[in-house]
Amino acid sequence: MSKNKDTVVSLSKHKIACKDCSLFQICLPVGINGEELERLEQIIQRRRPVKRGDHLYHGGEPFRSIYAVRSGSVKSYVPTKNGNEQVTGFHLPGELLGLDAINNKMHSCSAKALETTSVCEIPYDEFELLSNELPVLHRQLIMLMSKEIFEEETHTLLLGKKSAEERLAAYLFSISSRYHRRGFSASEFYLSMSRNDIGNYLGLAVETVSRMFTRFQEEGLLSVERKHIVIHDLERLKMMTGAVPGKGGEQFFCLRSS
Amino acid sequence: MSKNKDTVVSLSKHKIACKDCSLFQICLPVGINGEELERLEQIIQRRRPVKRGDHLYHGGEPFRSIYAVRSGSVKSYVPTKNGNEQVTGFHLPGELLGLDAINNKMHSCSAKALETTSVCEIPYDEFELLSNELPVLHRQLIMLMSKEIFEEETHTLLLGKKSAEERLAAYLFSISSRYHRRGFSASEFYLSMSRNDIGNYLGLAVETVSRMFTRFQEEGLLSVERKHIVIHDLERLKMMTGAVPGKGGEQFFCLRSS
DNA sequence: CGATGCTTTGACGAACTTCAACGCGGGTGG
DNA sequence: CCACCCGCGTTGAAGTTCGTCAAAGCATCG
Repeated sequence: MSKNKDTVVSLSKHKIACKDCSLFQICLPVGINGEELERLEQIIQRRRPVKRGDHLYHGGEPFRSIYAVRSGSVKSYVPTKNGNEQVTGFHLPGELLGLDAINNKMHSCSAKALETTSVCEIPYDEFELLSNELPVLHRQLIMLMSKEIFEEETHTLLLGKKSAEERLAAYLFSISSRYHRRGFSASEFYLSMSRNDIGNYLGLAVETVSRMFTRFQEEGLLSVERKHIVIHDLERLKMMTGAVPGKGGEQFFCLRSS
Repeated sequence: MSKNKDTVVSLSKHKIACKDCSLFQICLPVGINGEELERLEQIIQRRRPVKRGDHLYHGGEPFRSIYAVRSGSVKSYVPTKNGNEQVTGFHLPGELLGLDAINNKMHSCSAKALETTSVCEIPYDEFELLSNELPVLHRQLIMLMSKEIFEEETHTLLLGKKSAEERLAAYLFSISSRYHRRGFSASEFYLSMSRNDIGNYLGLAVETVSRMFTRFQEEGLLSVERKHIVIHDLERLKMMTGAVPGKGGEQFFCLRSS
């Protein structure tokens, strides 16, 4: 059992190399020279790890920095009137957060660490100043934001679809793809968020999520032991995702895997 | 009856002044001088109006331009495996589309005019070239993309909420706010999209949308005559939106109205 | 004028939520 | 070190909402 536990812990503590980080394209853009690189690296702050439950920022706070997850995971959410919260996204290693606040100059949601998490912080004012001299920085940020919009749109597709089965399948496939893209296992990972958070994010009751996990396991699709997930049939999982054309490109347009 | 029809037509044919257009901040950024402005205006193409049902672009096509709606309205959607489509968004006068394609260099969804619509087209390559000399252009685009991410996130909130009533209320309130922001009436407008499209976008059956409209009308919340909507109690509509904190700022953080 | 597509309405059934209870594991304090 | 407690996850039964099916009303267009 303790062996199993060790595995789980190591999976949850993914460290990410700079070259696999979303920020890499900003940190080390093609064509940047040594001196410029040095200046850019000076403004990026590598903050010490935050503990589970700590916040990176709260909704309503003034926007100062963009963050990139280096290891661990973060949940974005907004509080709702009745005292609950609505989860708007999860951020895995190599992913950015805070992009929705640039326009308002204020954070519209809160960001909370789901486990011990380390992040890079880019003070936006300094980034802007530097970008005046290095337009390539802006260009890279625009690319990353475009990808973000694309992925939000994909999530819209997910929620627009009706069945609970499709939603959970799409969710797991998304997590799997995102880990895979960063060089981690696509078939075995550790869900740092609670069933409650998953249900909230997918627009489903906790119990429904739980029942779906049970059913998926009964069908041999995957093994689940608390937060530890092993996907046995990734292809079938992708199929169950349903309406969304897959990554394989068998559809003549629209790759939507994330 | 024909008088009523005229009203409807005039509502659907909103013309938008450049200063109220989302693109205004790109077209006429603060601090740009006369010569620079002239160069920018040269690359922006004002295409002649497209007819109802015409496409601006199809999913899978190479990305060339960003578009801004000047008048009319546009629907974004992706085809699904079973031959249906999933609506991913509606674009009203003054709003941008195509931003999700910058990263992939390929359109991930199709865009179809819901009525006679005129758009501005900004060829992206030329925009990029010009931005090297005028960083303010990039900065403005980043702002607009940030807003887009924020709004997509808001839609996520909408779909995460369960009840059909809340969804349709939030949808109508969104449309109302967006018209209002552009200087049109917040309480009276014309829905250019079909009930089918609305249901698809909200993850509801057509019949459910129809029943909700009927119920809203019975409750005196609004009047609906086919596509023509008059909101009688905007405040109550906002309340029915439920979980999403309103624009009024009664909540200590998070303005989410769009 | 008929044809067609969009919208509305009703009846029914399925899927999901809600309510309630129980099991499990991790953390805390004795 | 153990027992207890509390949060989280699972399971079952009942209730509700919403989707599906079917049919009819109503605008638009040829």
